[in-house]
Parts: sequence; structure tokens; C-alpha cells
Amino acid sequence: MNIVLDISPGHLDLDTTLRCGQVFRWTRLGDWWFGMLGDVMVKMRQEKQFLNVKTSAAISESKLEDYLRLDDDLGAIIGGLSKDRIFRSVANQVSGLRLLRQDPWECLVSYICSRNCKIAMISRILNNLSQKFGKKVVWKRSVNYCFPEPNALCQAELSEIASCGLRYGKRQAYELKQIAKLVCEGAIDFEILRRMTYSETKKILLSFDHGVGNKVADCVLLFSLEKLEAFPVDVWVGRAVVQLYGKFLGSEFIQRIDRTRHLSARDYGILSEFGQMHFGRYAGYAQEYLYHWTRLQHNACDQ
DNA sequence: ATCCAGGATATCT
DNA sequence: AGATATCATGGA
Repeated sequence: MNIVLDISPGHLDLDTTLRCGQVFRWTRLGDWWFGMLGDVMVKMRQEKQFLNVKTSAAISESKLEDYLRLDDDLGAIIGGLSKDRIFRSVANQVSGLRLLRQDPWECLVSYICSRNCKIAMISRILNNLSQKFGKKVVWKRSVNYCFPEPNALCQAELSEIASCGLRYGKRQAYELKQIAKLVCEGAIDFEILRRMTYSETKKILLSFDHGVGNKVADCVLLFSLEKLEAFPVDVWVGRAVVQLYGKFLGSEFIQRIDRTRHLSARDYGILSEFGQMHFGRYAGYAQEYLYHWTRLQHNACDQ
């Protein structure tokens, strides 16, 4: 199947959007990006304001627009955030980065696996999990794997899950299995979570108690549960906020952050709430721009 | 060899 | 509450 989407000029940079580290299972081969949307293999490439998409099976155009969040008016969102002149200089160096509307189950698993890992390693883990537990899809000369269904992880042995290269071995495999079980039992219903407020949903995510802390919860909220006011803070975002907005945070805070390797719960809260207060309902977009910008500064995007 | 990466959690004081 | 130890991969 063949689809061509007409994007407003400057409102999509596909390379940046797929490579910036919000999502982990797209790979670029030649001019084309390959990935999976559900059980459909998708390849796409951008030619200026046109997005050329080919799929292994029928897929609705609206599904694609939904995934790319084309309902977000990027110009208006970034324009609004750029009333802050510090952010404006960041946005001038990162154009066409869009948040994606990810599948919540895949997003939750992805970020549980992400802790203390580099992006390349997260991709490797998720591809291993998919290859081992996901459905194989063959399309012309390409082979890819669906993301594992919750049921597949429910039934798996811990050692099998851990063998996919998880950073924390069987302990993390256990976390994934427990989360999968909650989804299978219906104790986690993403459609309900999607409709609740940020703080209600976050409280529930944190109550799972299986590898979901502040950072993982905020990523899932932002990238898959429609909470654009979420402001996840990792090492990079922490650095960016301290560097650019340190004057708002106080010198004793800056000194404390400087000395510690990992963010304490308290300092996570201070940074994340600063982001939410300062940037408002599109704080999540601001966060992603800051994240990508500071990684560009440090030449970390190709790692 | 040492350091670091989209951290969470149990166990101290 | 807040600091600390543990979990234990793989690339630079």
C-alpha cells in the first residue's frame, strides 16, 4: 500500500523525529526508514513537504497521521514556547522535531528497559525481545518483528527474557513479566489512563511498583498517554535545564546537582516541576527539544 | 582500566 | 525524609 502525506513546510523533520531517542525501533536503510506500526511493516521517506509511505498491508491514512501527531500544530506550539527567548535559540537549532503518539504498551516496556542504558542499547534490547517473542513479518526482501504481545511476556521464562540483553538481568525480566501480567489481567487499561489527568495517571503508573519510577512514568505519560505537560528529566535534560535555566533554580541547588551522579527523587521533582511551570501545557515538547539540543551540543546523537 | 548511559528500589540513618 | 548501596551491559 502506498500513501503520500502532505506536510506543512518545516513542520516535520523525519530524521530528527525518528532518531532523537523518543522511540527505538525505527532503522534507516538507505533513503528509507523501516519500522512497525502494530503488525504492519512500514517504510517511509521524506521529500521536502511530502512524506512517502509504503506498507506491507493496508493501513488507514489517519492511523499514520495519528502516529505522527499531525493534529499538533507544531508551528503554533513551538511559536508559543519561543516567547521565552532562551527556548527560542534552542528551537532555532532543532526544527521539525515532532512528538510521536506511541503505543502505550510498547512505550512502557521500552522505558522500563531504558534505565541506565544508551539509546543504541535500548534499541538492541527491544529488537531482541521482538525477535524472540514477537510475530515475524516478511515483506518482499525485508524481515521485521512485531513488538511482543503482553501475553507472550506473561508466559515467558525469566531467563529467556533476560537473555535479550536487559541491563539488570532477571530482576528486570521479573518487572516486565509482572507488568505484562497486569495488562493481561486488565488491571492496566491504557484507554482509561489516556483519558485521566496527568497527576491521576502518574499516581497509578507509580503504584505498579515494578520498575516504573518518576522518569519512566513521565516518559510513558508524554509519549503514549497524551499528557503533553509531562516533563521527564534524565541526565541530558537535567544538564540542559541547569545550563540554560540555572538562574531560576538557585545556586545551592546547582552546586548539589553538580556533585551527584544520579538525580535524587527530590531533585527530579524540582527540575520536572520547574519545566512544567515554566513551559506550561506543552512542556513535553520543550523537554524533547532541550533533550535533542543538548545531545547535539555534545555530539551524542550518533551513539 | 575507568567512566558513562532517557533509573528504580531496598535499606540504612 | 534523605543519603547510600545494589542491580550488573556494553561501548568509548
